[in-house]
Amino acid sequence: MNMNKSENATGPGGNETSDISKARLRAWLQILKVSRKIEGELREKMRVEFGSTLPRFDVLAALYRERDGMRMSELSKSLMVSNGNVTGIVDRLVAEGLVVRLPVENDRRASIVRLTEAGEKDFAERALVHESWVSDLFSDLSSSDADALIRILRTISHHNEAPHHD
Amino acid sequence: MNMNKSENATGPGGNETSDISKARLRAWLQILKVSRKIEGELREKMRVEFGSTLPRFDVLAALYRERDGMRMSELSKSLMVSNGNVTGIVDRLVAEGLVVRLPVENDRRASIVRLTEAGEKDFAERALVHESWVSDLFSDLSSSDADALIRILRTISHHNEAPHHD
DNA sequence: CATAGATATTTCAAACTTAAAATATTTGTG
DNA sequence: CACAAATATTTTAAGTTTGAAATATCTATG
Repeated sequence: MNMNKSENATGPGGNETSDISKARLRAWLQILKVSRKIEGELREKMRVEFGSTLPRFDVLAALYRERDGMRMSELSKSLMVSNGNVTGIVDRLVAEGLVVRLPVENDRRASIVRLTEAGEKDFAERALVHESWVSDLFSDLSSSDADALIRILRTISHHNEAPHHD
Repeated sequence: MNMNKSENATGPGGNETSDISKARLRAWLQILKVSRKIEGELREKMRVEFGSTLPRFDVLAALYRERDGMRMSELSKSLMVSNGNVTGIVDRLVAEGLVVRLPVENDRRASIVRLTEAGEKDFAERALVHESWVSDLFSDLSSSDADALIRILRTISHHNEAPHHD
């Protein structure tokens, strides 16, 4: 818990919080508000237009970037969700014929998940429409504000980066 | 789907997307990344330190702002989640003794949810700790960047405000 | 006053999500 | 080689979330 003198000028014995702390809380609540609203809109569109869901789209997107496929654990790390979560979503994508599970040479514990041809084709089409949805939802965001937003958010996510083990 | 000439200078017949559209998509992905990461950290802390969850904290926070209590539908609108969702979370908070459901005069369909004394006390304590967690997670966020972030996010959420019915 | 439509909430089924336990397999160490 | 520790994944239980259907109640209109 950050208690620098410079950042916390609360009176002796008081338990108020500093101005900067409150500003950060407001910033967080605003991030939460926007991401909930946008996610809700996109979920609805995914459901109505594609008969699909955001989590499945996210998995397809990750696999589209890695055409040779990814391990379950790589997917889970890339999407920042639990292992067990990925298992269920991949199960459904397999049932839909959009991805396949392939065995890994020399490691029978692991498996590689890869887009099928249908999955690749479906995702390519959906990705364009998805981008247009996002652009419309963010149509008030100018180019310079987009850059500023990305820069600021990066400073936050870098701070909270998982520490690497060397 | 926004297809202004000025914003989309893709060649004839091409289905590429504009630069501004891509910038907005990147911005959205970055928002998503940060909010997932922060939410994960806060969920973990809530679980370990308070033996509770974020959705419950959110309900308590809304009720703490409205000491006279809120209807289920008001809670649901305020938190931007479905009615059925609120039912379940309030059920658990009732079981924990932190909130109560009260009947509404002249409307037997509705009910008011209110913090109990224990709920008020618990939330007041937790809110301070919660704010310090957020401040720490956002410790790289300067005051001016916090202001810029809030301003930019507000333009986005205002655009996507639910249109009112007059 | 009857009753059709509107409103408030709950119930339900399906999907998503997590954390922890269980399984299966591989790797490193004596 | 034996086998303990590490790794990859799945399973499980509990909670969250949605959208739609079901209930219960209220309101307005004839």
